[in-house]
Amino acid sequence: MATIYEVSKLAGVSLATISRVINGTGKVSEKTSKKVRDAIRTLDYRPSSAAKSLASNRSDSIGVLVSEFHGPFYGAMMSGIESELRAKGKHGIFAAGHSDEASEKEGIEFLINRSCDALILHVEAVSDAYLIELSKGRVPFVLINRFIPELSDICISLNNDLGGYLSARAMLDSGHTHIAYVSGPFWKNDSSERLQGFRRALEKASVPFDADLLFEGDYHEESGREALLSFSKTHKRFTAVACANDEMASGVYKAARELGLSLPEDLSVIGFDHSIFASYLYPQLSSVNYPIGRMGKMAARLVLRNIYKATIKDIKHEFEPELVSHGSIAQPK
Amino acid sequence: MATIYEVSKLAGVSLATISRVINGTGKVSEKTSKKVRDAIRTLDYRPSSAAKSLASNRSDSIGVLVSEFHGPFYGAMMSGIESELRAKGKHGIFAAGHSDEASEKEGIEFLINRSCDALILHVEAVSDAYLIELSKGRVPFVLINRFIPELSDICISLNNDLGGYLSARAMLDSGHTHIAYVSGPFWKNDSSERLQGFRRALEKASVPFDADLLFEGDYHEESGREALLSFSKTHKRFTAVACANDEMASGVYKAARELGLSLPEDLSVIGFDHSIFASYLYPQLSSVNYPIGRMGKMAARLVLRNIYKATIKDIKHEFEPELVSHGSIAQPK
DNA sequence: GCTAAAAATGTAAGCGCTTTCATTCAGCTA
DNA sequence: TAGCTGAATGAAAGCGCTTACATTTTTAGC
Repeated sequence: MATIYEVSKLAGVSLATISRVINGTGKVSEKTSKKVRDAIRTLDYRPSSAAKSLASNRSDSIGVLVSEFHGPFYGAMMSGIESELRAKGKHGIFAAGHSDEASEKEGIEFLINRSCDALILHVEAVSDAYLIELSKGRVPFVLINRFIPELSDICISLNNDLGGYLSARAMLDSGHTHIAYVSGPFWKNDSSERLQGFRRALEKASVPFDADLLFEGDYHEESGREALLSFSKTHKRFTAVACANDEMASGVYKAARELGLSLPEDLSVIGFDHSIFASYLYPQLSSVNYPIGRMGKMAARLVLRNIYKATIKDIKHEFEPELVSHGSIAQPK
Repeated sequence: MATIYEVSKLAGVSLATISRVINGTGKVSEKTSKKVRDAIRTLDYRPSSAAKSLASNRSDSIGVLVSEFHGPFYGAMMSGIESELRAKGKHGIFAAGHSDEASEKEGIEFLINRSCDALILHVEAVSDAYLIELSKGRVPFVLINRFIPELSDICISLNNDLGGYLSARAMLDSGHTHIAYVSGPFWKNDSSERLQGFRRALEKASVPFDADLLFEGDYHEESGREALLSFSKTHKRFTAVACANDEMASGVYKAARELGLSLPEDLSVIGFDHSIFASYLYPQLSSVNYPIGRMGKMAARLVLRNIYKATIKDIKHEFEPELVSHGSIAQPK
């Protein structure tokens, strides 16, 4: 492997000049620059990133902690982050936190030890206090899908309240007044905010909220199924179910079929996230769009601006969800 | 940030000894070792990975090229790779190749420049010749989901032929003799192997194969839809459709509904991959299981063994798909 | 207690860059 | 022509580790 010394010798210039040409720092005459580029090409020279990191104290790597690698949600997020970073010659180091406190902390620790220049964190289990403490540390980071007032300028979040509101509105607009709600875990911020927005819409429409028609799921499919079965057992009237994510909505579909309900005639359903598979369901699931891909890109851009001083315009911290209508909502009978 | 010098001073031992304690190389008395560990804790010392890489000529990072970040398939693969690597203190640098030759090459180039110790490649568009040439280069790699005879010991592949065979068998066993096939792009190896296995099963059962009932899709949902519409236009009899992946099977579902066919009574369908969303479809999709998560783990282990000399038993190069039956196959009418 | 071998520890030379500061050089001005 | 200026380039000191080799200490055998 050729080193910078060999390039220096072949091009007949000093190390400093080679470095300047490669990194575009400082002034180099066109003539010299060409000699250097030629030498680099001749030797197929590739700078050692380790040496570069050591000398410059930057690794050009950004640690990214997601909850899971699989699933449409994180895939879109990672994809957005990667494309944005790579365009600027940086790269992501991805790790999974599994929505578990110990595991998330370990993931963060791992990434810090990898000497990342910055982190992009999608964490659910660690406390606000922990993150505030972390923000005082050596490694800067950005939070995605989370809002902490004290750290507002490093947060990229979704207006979940609005999302919950939209999902209720969609049902109300179709004439439903008996709407069950399948929530995510109450302890998760996004969950509780969505629920809150949902209730706000009902209140505003003077439609009562029935606590028996609220179920705390875990964002997985099976809990959606359990939710519907549980609602059904109450023998209360409900013509629609709003779910805090698409997977649980899929579970609702399953239970509905078990109960012999036909969709959407007997039951209208709405999801949340607008994941790719929402379209695989039949009838296609109406959902509240979560622009996670764009948010991932934005998180990356925030890092590029804050850490690498890239000139990035339009940084946006809060994103708005939108209703996406498909065939899963009908008028109530 | 504390450096190894400070640890050395505090513990009262030489640099070499610190290094030995940290890396478990060479012998260190328990007494000394404790002093060192205490000093490390006191100073919250974290070795600089850049310095370590520079000095040792290893980066502990493995480049991973996938086609896309999203989608259940790559998610499971990356997940398997990451967990395996992280357990050994290594990490993956993931990049997307988008199934496009230029983009795949650029991704490989990017990862090599990132000074990865090795690569795990899921590439579809680059030629065997290119990979054989690459294997002579400086950076070792492992291929996943691909088999090249000349590189057999660095390939982790699926027996796609068997998969195609199983999918045909499932239909034949249910009594179908008029089976349409939705293939992936013919130029992709996995595609053509699956098709070949499929035809082999038919031949063996003396069931004729009708070229009009073969459609070359692109592995995306919409092409599955197009396929069924196209079969339908031929007015040939077919009671079952086998698809080269689950997404196209989902497209077949959609088209079937457009055509007023009820599933699975009027049409039996089988997919391939057994992606997570196969269960979201209704009726749940029978599929041929692709153990991509396990294969990802195996690729990582192969790297750990070959590059880092980890002692890993049971390296397995070829995986076998299995039939997973759900409600999407019925007897022909 | 003496010696040889084994175990433990230390010394110091890199690894391949970046970056500060110094130096050179060409072009002008007076 | 001497002196000045700013642009272009070079010299060299790190950055924080690993590791081959040298040295010291311990252990064991007699």
